[in-house]
Amino acid sequence: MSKQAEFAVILKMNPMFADLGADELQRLSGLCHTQQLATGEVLFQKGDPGDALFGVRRGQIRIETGASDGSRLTLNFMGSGDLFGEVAVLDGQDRTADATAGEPSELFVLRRQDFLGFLEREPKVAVRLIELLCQRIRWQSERMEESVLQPLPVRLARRLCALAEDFGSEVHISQEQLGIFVGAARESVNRQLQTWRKDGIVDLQRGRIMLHNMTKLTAVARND
Amino acid sequence: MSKQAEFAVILKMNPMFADLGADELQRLSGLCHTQQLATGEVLFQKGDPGDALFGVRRGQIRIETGASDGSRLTLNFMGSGDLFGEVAVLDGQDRTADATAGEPSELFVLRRQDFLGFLEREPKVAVRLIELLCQRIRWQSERMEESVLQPLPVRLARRLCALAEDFGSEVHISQEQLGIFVGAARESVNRQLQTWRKDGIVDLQRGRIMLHNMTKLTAVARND
DNA sequence: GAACTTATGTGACCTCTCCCACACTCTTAT
DNA sequence: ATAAGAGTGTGGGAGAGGTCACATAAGTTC
Repeated sequence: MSKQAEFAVILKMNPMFADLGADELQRLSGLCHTQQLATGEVLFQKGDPGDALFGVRRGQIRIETGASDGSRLTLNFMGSGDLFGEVAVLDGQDRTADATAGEPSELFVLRRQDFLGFLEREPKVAVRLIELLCQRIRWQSERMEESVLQPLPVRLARRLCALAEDFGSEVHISQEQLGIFVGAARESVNRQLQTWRKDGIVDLQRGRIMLHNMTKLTAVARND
Repeated sequence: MSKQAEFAVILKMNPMFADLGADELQRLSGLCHTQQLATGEVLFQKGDPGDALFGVRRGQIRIETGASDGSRLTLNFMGSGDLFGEVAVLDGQDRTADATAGEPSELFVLRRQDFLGFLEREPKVAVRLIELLCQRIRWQSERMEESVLQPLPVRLARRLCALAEDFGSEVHISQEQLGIFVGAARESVNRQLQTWRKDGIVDLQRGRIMLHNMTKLTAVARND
């Protein structure tokens, strides 16, 4: 399968491009390039011009934002088949977050200029885009509420449930990263996980968390 | 001036519709209705279907979201001339937040069905919409970071500065509401305001906060 | 203006979480 | 094999901010 055809599949999997015809898809995916990243390598940083949209071919990209004192908040993990960078590429403004490779990664790159040209030729895509952006706003809105109003156990449980949806009952993440993810200290995360382990809700191994009792975990997440 | 012409002005003031021609604007504003709200009356609640976009003709609408335990987080105040509800009206999904009248208010209402019909006839508006949605995503992203990573004095200072931009140096808000606004207890807000009062940065009265030294306040907000 | 309601001011206490310190374990590099 | 470096487990102190309790003040209602 050619790179272009592979990118077309990724696009097709994304709701943003799901209703594109095969011919439209082919024309769009023909505009892409690819880029290699080593672990820890920076794809872009907050403030960089938003001149491209990315699709993950393989590897993992971390989207995160941080304060000057070094404390950071991980917004999302992007894995194989995920698309990101749509926001910046649409209005061309600066990136709102940083993106670094969590593993050796290969990305599809669709440059802003090429994408805008395509959009002008395909007005229907613009309409789908609007819906996608709305979804994102909703998602962010829920995230914000979650972070601000809820105590750590609830935030942690919700995050684990969300990760479970993407990766199954065995989540591959360090407690350090998980802490950054929910905006808490590593030690606090560990202590909470320990109490859950004693209750048989989770099991812990180096770099892995096994979720044994999703029922109880979702109960904590609901915070009734 | 007719109601429609008044609504047209509000639309024109909003970046979302700023580049519309006079004829387009007239056709769009002709689709609106009006609605009256008493103080405390609920316009919509989280979970209601998003079937309309609103413009404030007079009064004040509070956009807020809350947890089941009654703790609430005020997201925004909408005053005369402000537009809101764009997100829900675009994808028709449920409201992400509650909206209640903070004063006796009168609203312009543009129903989803009417708006979509207009959008289909005016593709250029859809493009502008995309940019507006991007801006909103950025704004939310900044809000989230602000809430999660910063200590209370910083959050409070930032909120007061933002309110000052809308309402001038005399902000009309109770400390209770302000606490909900920044996600803190009323008592904590009061204590912080007291220290600022001793420093001559603010002055306090029942239901009002006078901002005397915006320089120092913005310095706290920057958190250097 | 007297009773009542709402908003503000303040102290005491307590809990959560961060930060620091350090031990232990597993993996990788030399 | 040994060293170095991650990732993990735990204890303890400190501090921010929440909760509770109650006093005071400013509007409101009758």
